[in-house]
Amino acid sequence: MNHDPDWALYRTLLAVLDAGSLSAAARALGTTQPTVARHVDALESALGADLFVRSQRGLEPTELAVSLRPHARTMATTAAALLRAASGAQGDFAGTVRITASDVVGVEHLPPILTRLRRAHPALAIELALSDVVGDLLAREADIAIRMVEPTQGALLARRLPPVDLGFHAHRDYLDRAGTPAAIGDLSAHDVIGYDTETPALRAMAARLPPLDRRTFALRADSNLAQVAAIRSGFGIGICQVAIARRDPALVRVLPAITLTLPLWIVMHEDLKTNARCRAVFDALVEGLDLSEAAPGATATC
Amino acid sequence: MNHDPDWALYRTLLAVLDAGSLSAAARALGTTQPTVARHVDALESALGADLFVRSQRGLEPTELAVSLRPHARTMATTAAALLRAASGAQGDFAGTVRITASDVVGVEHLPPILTRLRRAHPALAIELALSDVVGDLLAREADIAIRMVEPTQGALLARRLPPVDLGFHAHRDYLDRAGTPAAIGDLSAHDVIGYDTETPALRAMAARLPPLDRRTFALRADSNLAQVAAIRSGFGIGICQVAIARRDPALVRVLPAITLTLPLWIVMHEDLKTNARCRAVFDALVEGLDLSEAAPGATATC
DNA sequence: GTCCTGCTATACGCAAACGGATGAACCACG
DNA sequence: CGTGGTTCATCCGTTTGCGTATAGCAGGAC
Repeated sequence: MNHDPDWALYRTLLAVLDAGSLSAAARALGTTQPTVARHVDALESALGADLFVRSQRGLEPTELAVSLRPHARTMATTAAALLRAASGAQGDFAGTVRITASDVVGVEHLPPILTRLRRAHPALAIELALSDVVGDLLAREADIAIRMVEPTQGALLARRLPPVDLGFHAHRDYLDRAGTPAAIGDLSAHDVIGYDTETPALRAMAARLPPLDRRTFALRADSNLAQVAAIRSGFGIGICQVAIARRDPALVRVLPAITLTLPLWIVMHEDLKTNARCRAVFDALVEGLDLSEAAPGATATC
Repeated sequence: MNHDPDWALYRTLLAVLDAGSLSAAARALGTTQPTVARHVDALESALGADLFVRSQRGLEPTELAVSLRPHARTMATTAAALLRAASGAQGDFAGTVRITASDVVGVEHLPPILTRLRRAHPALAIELALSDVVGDLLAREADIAIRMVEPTQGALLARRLPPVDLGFHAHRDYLDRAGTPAAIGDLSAHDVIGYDTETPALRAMAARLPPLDRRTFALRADSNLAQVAAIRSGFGIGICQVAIARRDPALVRVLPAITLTLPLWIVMHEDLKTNARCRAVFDALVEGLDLSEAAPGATATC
């Protein structure tokens, strides 16, 4: 009736691809090398094609095996999400919730929120996956995503928060040394901290600030966190969130007339709506994240 | 080392949820009822919670089982995608490619393109999933998606095509009977065909056309296909793609000054970039789909 | 009322899959 | 150039898990 390969074979395939050898995969899976070899053989005969070229030191994956890898990985992340969803009794707050966010948000804004959350629900565990890539798919790579772009995919429960305000900032020491620019054109005489590679969001920003070009940057860093750190250490003038800069009295906003605004969304898969602890984390994030210029810096207390 | 449940158990779980009974699931899986019962028992003890309440006529899924169902389904669609990717030798065009698109596109535009494609690659099989839901996740539910919204998720290979132009149309017979509106305000005296429930795209459209309100519609249909059919049969005035209407000499464009434009995107998961036949279908779609007003109706020939 | 059809639960024999052990090939290192 | 540490392949005894068969129960048709 149904001659599809056993899903366990896919799991073994992924383990072998990740580990690089049958033996290492066996160790990772908690099984033995003959079993892993059998699984690979079974999958190869089921697919009618070779997956690895064997050699005595590890095996080299075929082009086919490489092309199957992302699918197998998706299955693995989904299986992990299923387990997270199942762990802990339903309606209880025991278990793990996985959040993905940008590094700045994860480092600067989330800790106090998560601390409060943990205090309210001592059995709740949090996994943080910080990345500036737009969370890849939400395909169960995380339970909840914090994003700076509006989600378009269906089947997502999205909540819009007050947008994030960004502005130019510098350390007081730097301004004492190099002076304070009065207009955006003055920036060419300053040490400007900017991005390295471009992302869509940045390109939109750059379009609104013509004089800012990648080549004029004195320091280029992809990591927004590194940019904030550079601003804090007095390297020069850079863009960072107003809500973050306001916490540090040594940081001064320059060119205050220029404010960039990014949307802020909290996104969760619709399927998790009924999951009590995902819901609790979602609600806590919605309540705790206000990165707009008007925010009283509530996230900084605690 | 690794005490996660065997992935095969998830597959069985999904089968039981879908089938409604152990026996039916066993038939669907090509196995036997005791085996399915064993799998369910094993998963229940692994999760430490009940998944079904047993009774003599079928079993009723627990709330927990229901909450796990979408995850299991994602695993199943991923497994299917993996199998599609593996079927047929790499670099060959044998195998299946699954496309999702709106019903109108699937019915009106795709057939000739797919016909050409099939002629060029006789071993290529196509699966069409027509739905107006925005393809849910692209999480391997389909290999290629044709969309009217800009994709924001990363890890997607997206190609923008000339946008789709929409305009008001009616059958010549209807206009002979009811007259031709000269301005948009005249529509209130006509039989207007419109949508039933609102979607984000429609809401944006409605914002630009104030006099059009859901309640003034003489015929409300969610299916765009049904709307086109209603226009063709002379029911009244409705919105449809200019490229479609132009093929039928009996259809007349009314209020030609009003053109609505939707973006058109072809989206594929990045992982499939190296897959020869997905690539071939992707390229054929990019080349064959031009639904803009300027299109010479090329998709209509053949 | 009885029969029939579906379902689940249980018992039992067997085959498939597993784990452990061994051997051969290969690399790094001394 | 030998030695220790990898790796994969193979063999074999054991066990897990499968399928067949059967019992028991609920509900619908007649």
